[in-house]
Amino acid sequence: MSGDRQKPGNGAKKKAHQVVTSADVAREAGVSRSTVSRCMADDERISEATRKRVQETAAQLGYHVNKIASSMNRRKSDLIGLVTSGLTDPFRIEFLDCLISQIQQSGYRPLVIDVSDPDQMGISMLNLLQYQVAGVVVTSGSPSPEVGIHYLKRNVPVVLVNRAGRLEGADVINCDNVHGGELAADMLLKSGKKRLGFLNVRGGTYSGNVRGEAFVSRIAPRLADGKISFTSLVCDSADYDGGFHAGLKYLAGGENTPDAIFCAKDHIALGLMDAARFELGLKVPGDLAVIGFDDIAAARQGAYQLTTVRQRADQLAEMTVERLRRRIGGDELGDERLVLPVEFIRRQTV
Amino acid sequence: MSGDRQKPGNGAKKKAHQVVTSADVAREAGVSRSTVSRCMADDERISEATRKRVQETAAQLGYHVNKIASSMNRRKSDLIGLVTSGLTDPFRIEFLDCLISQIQQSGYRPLVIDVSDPDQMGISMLNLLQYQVAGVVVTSGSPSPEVGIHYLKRNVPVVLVNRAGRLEGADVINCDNVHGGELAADMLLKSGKKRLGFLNVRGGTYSGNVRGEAFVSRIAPRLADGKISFTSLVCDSADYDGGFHAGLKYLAGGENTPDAIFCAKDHIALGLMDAARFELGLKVPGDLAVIGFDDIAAARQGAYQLTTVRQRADQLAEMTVERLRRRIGGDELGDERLVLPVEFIRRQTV
DNA sequence: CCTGATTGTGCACACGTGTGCATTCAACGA
DNA sequence: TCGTTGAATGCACACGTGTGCACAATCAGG
Repeated sequence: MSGDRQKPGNGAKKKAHQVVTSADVAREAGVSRSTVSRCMADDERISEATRKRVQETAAQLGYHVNKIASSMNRRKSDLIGLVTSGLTDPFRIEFLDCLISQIQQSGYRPLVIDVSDPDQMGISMLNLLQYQVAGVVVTSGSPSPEVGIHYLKRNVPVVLVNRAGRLEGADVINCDNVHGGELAADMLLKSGKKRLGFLNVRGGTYSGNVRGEAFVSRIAPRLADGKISFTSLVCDSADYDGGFHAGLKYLAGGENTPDAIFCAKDHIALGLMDAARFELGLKVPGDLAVIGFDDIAAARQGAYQLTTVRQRADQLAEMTVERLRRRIGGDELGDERLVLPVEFIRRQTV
Repeated sequence: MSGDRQKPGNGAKKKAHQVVTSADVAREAGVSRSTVSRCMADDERISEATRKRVQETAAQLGYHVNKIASSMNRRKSDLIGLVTSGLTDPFRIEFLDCLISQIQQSGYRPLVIDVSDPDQMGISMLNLLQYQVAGVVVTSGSPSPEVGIHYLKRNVPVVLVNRAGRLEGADVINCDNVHGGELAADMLLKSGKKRLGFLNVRGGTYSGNVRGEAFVSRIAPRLADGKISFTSLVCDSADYDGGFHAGLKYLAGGENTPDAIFCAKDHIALGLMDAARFELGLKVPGDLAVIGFDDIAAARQGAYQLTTVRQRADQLAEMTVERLRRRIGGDELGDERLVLPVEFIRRQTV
């Protein structure tokens, strides 16, 4: 009997269909439970012979390490919390897709938390702490600063992606919204269009606002000339329908109808285009030039061929995971703001 | 000192920034650790007064139950494994979205496993078992029967969604693919189109094959008359691009070019439509009628207005979670095949 | 005051693992 | 032969929680 504190003699034969544990493997292989543990972790101090033997008996008995017990012992799990809000935004989906792959590839597991109510996100993040997560990625909403101290206290790293958030001790990764807005402005200025607009959701998002502001300040000199005009446009939701209805509203005709619109994100741009083309009979880019942001998959499709500013979801995920891993590994990094370069993609809508 | 096996006197004051545990709350509130545990679980046997007092001190100290330790004790976590393969298929995304919400709403947490390689899914599901998951939902690939016994042995329920799978002890939920195929056939027969086709990915998926077979057997009588013809069409990938390239290939013109195509899923249909309209200059539905399957969000968009067979992702998720909960709760249910009704949605493409 | 029932709380164990430290054993040089 | 060294493995503890059982306290009824 090699069990530590087990009463000898009764063994584990009481319950019929008990789960197989490391003690079972130890007994079967004729070693101690410690050795089994070390074999499963590929500890170098174990001799080649025993390791092989133990791993074989483990496989034969169908033993798998209980990650819960392991996590408890080490006071840290291999779970990484993913705070998001629904799978509706196309770019966020692409990002999550890349992120999940990379997390998994790094030996971690994604634990998804869906926060529909932004006010609720504080407690959601605290709930996450109950699972002893190794790290957290926030892709939606901005956590209140007070939850930061809980994470700091436990050395659980947090990465905010495309957020304004100023959580203490957390990394913040954004794509280069400023440069993206400028690139869009440059393109429209060159296109010869006169009545420019920027379309964003009512109230705005952090990313969208930055893009819009960069856009406006870039065209400001020409505005002063009076050669061109600018209008700030607003839609009710940051998605296809929002763009669609905004199109019906703003493009119905009249003196000041914009002839070029920069959209805060591709998804809005797609709805806008459809309203313009199919409901109002406008030609794109003849009557209306459109620029989006993100370069989601649909933007590449034949139906749209949207000119846009690309931020690469895979690179964003890569930065996120790399950052997370270093912090989990113990690197002491100060709070940093990281910026992912963007790229202008010229297609058919300008 | 109410700690069980702790050496008295040294307390927990050795480490500076230690995490707050139930023992801390107990000491602070002047009760035993058991009482704290019962208070957090809203045990009825605890008096109103102490419960309130304990919960207040817990909140004050920032105590949260350690779910890992809890899971270990109860030998079951509140995690539910989600086996999927990438976030690329629109309908699966909508389904996962609903599923995640519902899982969360039921007090569980989704743990996502991404299986890109179907052959790898067996070990992926065994890995999932390491986390003591309370249940598993499989939305991609079909698990090998041998993993079933591991799950049966542990009483961990499994639900296969829109899969062929015949895992012993698992529920299998499908939408009514047969009726959907028949509805599509009826519509096209009524439309007066003569050269029908069914477009699916090469090799086929389970759902797609069933839809196609139902479609074919429904039109069989009219085929015998010689009034109409049927062609089986194949694309290389089950997505937009696959449909797009299939459109270029099959609709280029000629004697037997189909004038009505039933697609195995909406996403394929969208690509097909774009190829037809924008690359080949065909009118939809004038020159080509298109029917899809799923009714994804994009099918409703102005650019497509796709006629399709709707399966409701929210209902599918509801059935899944309800089934899972009952099994977790201990209901002994036999293996069942459940079928979700579908609905024909008539829009502009027929 | 005594008995039995009811209510509220504490004790002690178990869950399955990782790991510091001690121990065993073989090899080896003196 | 003995002492030393290094490799391989076992022992015992800790992680933080839930819960069966025992026990104390209160109370009603006789």
